Amino acid sequence: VTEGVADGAAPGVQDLLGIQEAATLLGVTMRTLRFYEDKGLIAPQRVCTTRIYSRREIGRMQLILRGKRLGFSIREIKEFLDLYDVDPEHHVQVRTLLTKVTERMKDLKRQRQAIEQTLTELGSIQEQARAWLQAHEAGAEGQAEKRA
Amino acid sequence: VTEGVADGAAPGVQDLLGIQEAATLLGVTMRTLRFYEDKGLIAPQRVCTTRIYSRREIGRMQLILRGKRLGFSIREIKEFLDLYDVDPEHHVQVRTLLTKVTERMKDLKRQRQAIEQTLTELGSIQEQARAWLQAHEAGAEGQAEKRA
DNA sequence: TTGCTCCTCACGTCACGTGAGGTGGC
DNA sequence: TTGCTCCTCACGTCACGTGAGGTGGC
Repeated sequence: VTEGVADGAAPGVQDLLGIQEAATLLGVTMRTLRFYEDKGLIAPQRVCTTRIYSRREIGRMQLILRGKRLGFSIREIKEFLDLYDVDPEHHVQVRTLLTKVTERMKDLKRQRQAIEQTLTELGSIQEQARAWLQAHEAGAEGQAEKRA
Repeated sequence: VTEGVADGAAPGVQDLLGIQEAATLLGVTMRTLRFYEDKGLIAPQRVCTTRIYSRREIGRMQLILRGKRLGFSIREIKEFLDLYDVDPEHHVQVRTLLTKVTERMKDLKRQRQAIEQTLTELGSIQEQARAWLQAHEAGAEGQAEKRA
């Protein structure tokens, strides 16, 4: 506590987290954090081989997870995050975001349409199966009644 | 034409198709046919190493493709097709089908719900991005006007 | 010999899960 | 020595796509 700064993973002081803590905080597994690092989305500092997650990494991770929830691939998310550094005014970034979001919405509307259609088809299969069972179980009951 | 029966891939005579023809007829690639065979869904006859597809295989493939369109995994489809041979009365098969179909419909309704939510979220992001751009482009235009 | 169809591996895709096997400091 | 956390490979998942490299019959 005397030196205070480079004192390792003192939680709360500098918000420096180990991989376990970061994973718990973010609601993901350690494997996920290592995977995103491998893909170049985050770059936590290292103390020897051990990863240290600062507030910057946690913030990026929250953005990444939001992107994932919205259905973007990690490649797309990486491209978007990379724009942040190259584009300090964020004009290009926001315009790109708008394009991607609009595309994604189109895609989702198409998916929704496909789901509606599949549900209709499944519904009729369901009814046919029920009718078939009714017919054949009625037959079986008839036979059971005869035997009784 | 004299012998007529085991005369190889004579199309139309016995509906015996080569892999290329079968693939074209079914609208899939040859790789797909080989893949389903590897997974035990179909078992075309062989003439030496060459695969021969009869009407039975084509019929099975059409069922398989229907199952796929409805969103079932090939494992599930295989389980269902295997019931056909073990269950000559098809009671178990139809009952299993009904269960699976109902499950799948629940799943799709959940997915549809998730899509609705994502669309809402994306919509608000879209609006925020548009507002941001309007504000910043108005600023840029203002500067352009000053310069002009 | 060239060209065509068919074949069998086997790696690549996507986002991780899941061991296996090893290390540093209490 | 045992137990804990962290590490790095690397295979497995799912349904194929896509070469690579080879074969038989016209």
